[in-house]
Amino acid sequence: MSAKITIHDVARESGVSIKTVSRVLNREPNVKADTRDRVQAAVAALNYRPNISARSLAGSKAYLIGVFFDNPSPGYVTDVQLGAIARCRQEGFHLIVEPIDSTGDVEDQVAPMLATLRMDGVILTPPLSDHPVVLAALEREGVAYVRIAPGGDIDRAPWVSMDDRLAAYEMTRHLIGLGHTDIGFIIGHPDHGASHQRHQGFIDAMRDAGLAVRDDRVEQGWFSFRSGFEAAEKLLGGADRPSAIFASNDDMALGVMAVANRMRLDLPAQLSVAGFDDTPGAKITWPQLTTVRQPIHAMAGTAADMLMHGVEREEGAPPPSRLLDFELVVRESTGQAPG
Amino acid sequence: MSAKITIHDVARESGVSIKTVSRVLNREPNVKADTRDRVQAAVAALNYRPNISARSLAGSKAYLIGVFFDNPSPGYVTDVQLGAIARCRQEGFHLIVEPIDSTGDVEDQVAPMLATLRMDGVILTPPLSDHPVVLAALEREGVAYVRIAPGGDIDRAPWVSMDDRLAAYEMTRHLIGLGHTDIGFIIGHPDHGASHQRHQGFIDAMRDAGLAVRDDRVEQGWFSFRSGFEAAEKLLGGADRPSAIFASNDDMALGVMAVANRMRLDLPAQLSVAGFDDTPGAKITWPQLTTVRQPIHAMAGTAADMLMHGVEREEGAPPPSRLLDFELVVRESTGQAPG
DNA sequence: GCTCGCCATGACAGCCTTGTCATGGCTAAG
DNA sequence: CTTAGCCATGACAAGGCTGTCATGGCGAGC
Repeated sequence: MSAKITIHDVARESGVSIKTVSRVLNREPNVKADTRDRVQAAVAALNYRPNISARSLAGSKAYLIGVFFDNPSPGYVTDVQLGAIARCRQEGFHLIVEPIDSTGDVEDQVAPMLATLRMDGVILTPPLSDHPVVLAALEREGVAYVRIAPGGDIDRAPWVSMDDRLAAYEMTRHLIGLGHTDIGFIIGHPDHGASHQRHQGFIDAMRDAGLAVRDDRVEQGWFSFRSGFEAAEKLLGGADRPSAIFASNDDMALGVMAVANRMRLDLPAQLSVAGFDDTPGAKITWPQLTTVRQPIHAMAGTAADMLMHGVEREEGAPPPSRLLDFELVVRESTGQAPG
Repeated sequence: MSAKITIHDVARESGVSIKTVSRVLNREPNVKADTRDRVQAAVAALNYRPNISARSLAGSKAYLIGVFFDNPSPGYVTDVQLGAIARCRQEGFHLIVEPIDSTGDVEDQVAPMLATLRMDGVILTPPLSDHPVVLAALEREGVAYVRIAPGGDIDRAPWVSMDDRLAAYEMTRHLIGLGHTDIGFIIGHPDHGASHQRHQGFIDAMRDAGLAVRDDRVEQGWFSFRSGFEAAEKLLGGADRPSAIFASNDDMALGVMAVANRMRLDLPAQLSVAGFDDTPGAKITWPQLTTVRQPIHAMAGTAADMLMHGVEREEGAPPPSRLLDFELVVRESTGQAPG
């Protein structure tokens, strides 16, 4: 509460000009070691914290990173936030969260906020990573951004992702390895770039194993529990049903399990179910879900890092981007194929 | 990208001084209607947006609201964010999210951020609503805050809550109304004020119905799926088991359902399960969970409102606070008692 | 008709920090 | 010994806005 202490106080205390204090604070060169120490001592003694508003008004950094999302999965969203914050804290940055409603007027939501609040960068989560209006607005305002798991137009801006195709490929191989030959697949939300890649991974693995991908074994979903539920009703409705179902995310897999439960199918004896994401929900079910652990935390942290340290892209070269590792998490919802 | 347009541009465009533009922007009095219109027209024409950093540096508002949380439930967290943002957007405020790790040094996490970033107010979610170090730091820095669902020390600061005791009371009555007389209860995390109130509501309802509350029918949980799972194992372990279990939140209720599933109990025919919160998970299960819908969205929105419009407390009077309505959501996980 | 007081408005000084440019001391080269 | 050039530092303006106080116009009261 006591009168805010400013850079002037520190300057006076350490007997230098405010500019020198500023240099020390910003790790600029050209400060004698001796002076630097004296200033740092004063900062510590006075418990001084630079004022963000003043910094961002005067300088080029705002110490603010934005996270845009329009994701129905709370687990995904908080994971991203936690991952980004962890990195931001270390550098004194803060996180601004901005839910965007893609069904509304996106321009109206994004443009004002970008103009009002200066941010050093924005982290885009799917499906916003591929939203043309959002990308355009960001570029128009000159705000740096990093896309998490973009679906296409990969060279447009820096991104962080994982190999969704490969992960789906390996999950499919896991099922095939358990003896499954008739596998159902539920595609994810078409606006998410990852949906396509996961689908492709499934197709590739089946093909490579010499197995047929029957059209009636593939259903379109929307990444929601309900869509998984409905897809499963179709998949499991006939007398002839697959021995395993691979859903493109956990929420849909949970929908599949709900249908299986209702049909009194024994999991995994009569039906194996696999998901994707390893959301908290994957463990909140019985049997626990076999799924793919996305490095969400790490992806968000990496994105924040890129933004804080300035995403420099060299002319002509593709933007600096990162592909992180995933992990197959085998739990109890998948088992040996019956028969 | 085009050169940032400032208040000076608007002033020039509308032929008034920047101070008058400022007056219009801030809805200050003493501006002729005619002038006001002219300024507003210029603002619209130039698509002017005031710069937040400059505003907060010069004035007393920061246009930033913080949300502190340390809540294991992602659904709860995002609900709070969404509720708060919805209100903030209308007034041009932004949301800063700050996860706090209560197991770490809280002072070290809170103090620097409060000193660096000026916020107009902070929304505290359980269990932070009752964290003494957080409250003290906020008060020391003179930052206004609103507590969501605090457990005690109710007159210390403004809060927004719902009547947890009454809700638990009504849920218990719902079960009793279905013929259940032997009901198990799982207490929530002891650090959350609501846990105690929900427990009390259960006790009161049982007592009022002339039913005994057996000690071995009450288990301590931690609001996590796992703790619900473990509590259920104890509750359902013996030959003599309750016909219904009321868990203090949905995650624990889901844990109960997992145990029931594993034991091949038929829900709700052999066991009724009730939760609390109406998180997304409540619908992501089969049968869907009977629960209490917390007005999380509204509570967060109300809290943001109080912060933006200044929580004025009159000397002597208790702080202005709000109790919002809840709703009993009866789904398929509760049914007639067997026998 | 004159003064008082209120209303609408403007001039100007901050708010706190960073960026730019100037300064003076010192080193190394000519 | 002189001077170019680098290093450490400081003075000052700028950044966009709000708060305070001053100003001029105008209607009301005497």
